[in-house]
Amino acid sequence: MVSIKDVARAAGVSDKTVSRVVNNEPNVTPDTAERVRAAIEQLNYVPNLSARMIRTNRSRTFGILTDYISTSPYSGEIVRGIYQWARANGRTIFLANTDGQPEQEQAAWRTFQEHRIDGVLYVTMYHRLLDISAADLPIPTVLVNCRSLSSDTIPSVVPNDYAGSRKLVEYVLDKGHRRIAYIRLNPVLHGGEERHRAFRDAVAAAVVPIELIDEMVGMIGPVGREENFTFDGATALFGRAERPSAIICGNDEIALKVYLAALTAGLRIPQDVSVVGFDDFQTISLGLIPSLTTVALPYFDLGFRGADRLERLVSGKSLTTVDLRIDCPLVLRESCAVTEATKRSVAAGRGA
Amino acid sequence: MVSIKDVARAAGVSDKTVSRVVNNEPNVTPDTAERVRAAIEQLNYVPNLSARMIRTNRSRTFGILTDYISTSPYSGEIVRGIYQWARANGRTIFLANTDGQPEQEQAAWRTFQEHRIDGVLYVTMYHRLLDISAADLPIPTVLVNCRSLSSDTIPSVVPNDYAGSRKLVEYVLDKGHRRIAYIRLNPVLHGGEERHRAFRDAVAAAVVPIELIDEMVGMIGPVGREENFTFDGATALFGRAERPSAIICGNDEIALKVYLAALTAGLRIPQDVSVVGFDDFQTISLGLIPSLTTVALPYFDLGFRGADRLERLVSGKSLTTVDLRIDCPLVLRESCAVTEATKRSVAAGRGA
DNA sequence: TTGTAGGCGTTATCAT
DNA sequence: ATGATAACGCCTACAA
Repeated sequence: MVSIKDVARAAGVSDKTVSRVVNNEPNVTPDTAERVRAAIEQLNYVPNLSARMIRTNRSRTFGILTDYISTSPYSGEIVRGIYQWARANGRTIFLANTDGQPEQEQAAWRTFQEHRIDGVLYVTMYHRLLDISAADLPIPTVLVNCRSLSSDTIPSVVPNDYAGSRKLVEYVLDKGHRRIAYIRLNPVLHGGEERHRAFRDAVAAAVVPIELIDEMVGMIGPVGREENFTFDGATALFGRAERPSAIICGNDEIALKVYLAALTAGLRIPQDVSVVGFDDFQTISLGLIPSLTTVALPYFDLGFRGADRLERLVSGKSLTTVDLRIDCPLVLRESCAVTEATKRSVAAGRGA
Repeated sequence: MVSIKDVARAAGVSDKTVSRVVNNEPNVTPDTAERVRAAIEQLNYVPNLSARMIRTNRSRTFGILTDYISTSPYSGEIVRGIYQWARANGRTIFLANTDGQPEQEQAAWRTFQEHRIDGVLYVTMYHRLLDISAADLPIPTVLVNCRSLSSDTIPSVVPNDYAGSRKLVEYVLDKGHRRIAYIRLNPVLHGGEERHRAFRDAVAAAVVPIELIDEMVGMIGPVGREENFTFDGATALFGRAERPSAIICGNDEIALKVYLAALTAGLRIPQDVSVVGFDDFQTISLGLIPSLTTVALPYFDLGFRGADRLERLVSGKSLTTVDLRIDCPLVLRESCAVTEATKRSVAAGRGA
């Protein structure tokens, strides 16, 4: 492999001069620089970052440590966000995956240390609370899509499930819905609990009278292998005399079950019943007909902002907040309609 | 950062002896080794792989070069497969993503060269034919989920869509279905075309008489932003006097649309119509009720086997075939039933 | 069995 | 503006 010395010889200069050109350092005649560049081109010289690193003691690399890749279908977007930041900022990415196994996590940290990685993005595939303390971390770390339960402060970036859910519920109320069912996510999921809490708060804060509120748990069990009662639950809901006019689902997978139950019961969406989801898993949210009104998880931003925070952390800059919450945008599509009652009152208002 | 010399000093030996212990080389007294290990432990010494690499000229790293992360929701499994192989074989993984942009791809190759990566796994998120020739590749490369169109031979690992589809169609025929509709994937997708060809071949090879075959394209347009006519197409199909008893879908997303159309038309799956998919996108295939009989894309194996081939390639071992096709297993679930006619004939046979 | 000298490709320091 | 020399952390080659 061609080294800086080969280039120096070819250009008739010292290796340090080549180094200067490669690193855009000052004090090189344009003429010399040109000769060096020609030699680099001709010999196809590519700098060896390992050698550079031994000298400078800086690797310009970040590591990504993931738990369960692709449990959640779109969480790969987090990685895309990290990489895009890294590319724009001249950093290279190492990847390690633990499959949720502690030994593998240990091995990954070790490998990262061996490569003298500057910082680590600890990425979980669903919004989680972690039992990690800063002392466990041999390398500066930012948590992405998860937060630390312990008292010490590991910086994190998480989606703002609460605010997103609140916006969604207010939107549904705004469409005139007063008979509402909420189908909860697995109670084990932190994001699901925040969404549910936002629902309750929004309903409690509503100025309009809510006629019916139904709450049920749609799924339960270990993440990824949960039992799902949504279909039967929704079917029962639809069989009632006073059925809800809108169903708010803990996530899009639950919304899919509700669609199936509604169609099976002969109901049309959104004319007979409105349905909204959460997550914006596009295979579902865009795959359904009508397309699903939902809230998007900001996966890409989680990664991008996480990398940005990590940079600040390793370069000793201050972080304004330890836990950064990223907005979850409301994605309005076709599955939530204005109620008949609202249409009539609007018509009456126009007539008056 | 603590180096081999610090350990040597602490243990009262030379740095070379420490090196021997770290690399499990022979000719060290158990006693000395023990002293060295104690010093390593005490100082928390971690070898510097960059330094090792300049000497040995081997990085023990692979790079993953992806095009569109998470366009396909489960293709992250490919990365998981690669990582699992890498971990088991003491290799570290670099990651780069191109977002499909040639400049970014160029930059990624460059970075990989700077890190003296041993080999690259070029991963595409759906089964594609690529216009790459071996001369374009500065580093030994294996293509994963894609193949090279050019005449020269870049090793690849791809799913065997054809064989998987053939198995699926034969399974459907075996259930007694004789009136069958096939809803094709976007013709741009290579995998879709192979699946369709397998359907035609299976039908042509069938010993039983096929009463009705309907073929339509379910989606068309640029990948990721295609127009989808499946719902209307399937609805039209269901309105016919002689409607198909089974619908074979180009993938699971199309199957979702068919479910929605069937339920809207008041048909039950699988009693009134059987539906099968392809891909096994679990958000859909397990999310649907009844769960979807489909064919699984072997994403994990694609990655795992791809890494294995790359190892053989960089270590100069021979590869038996240039293009390795991985089996797509049939996943039998609940959406495809035996036809009434078949049940009757079985009953008659039993009675006779 | 153990240690010494030297070099891998690069950059830092200091001289010219 | 340019170069000589040393050093980073490790391993190879060889000597003791």
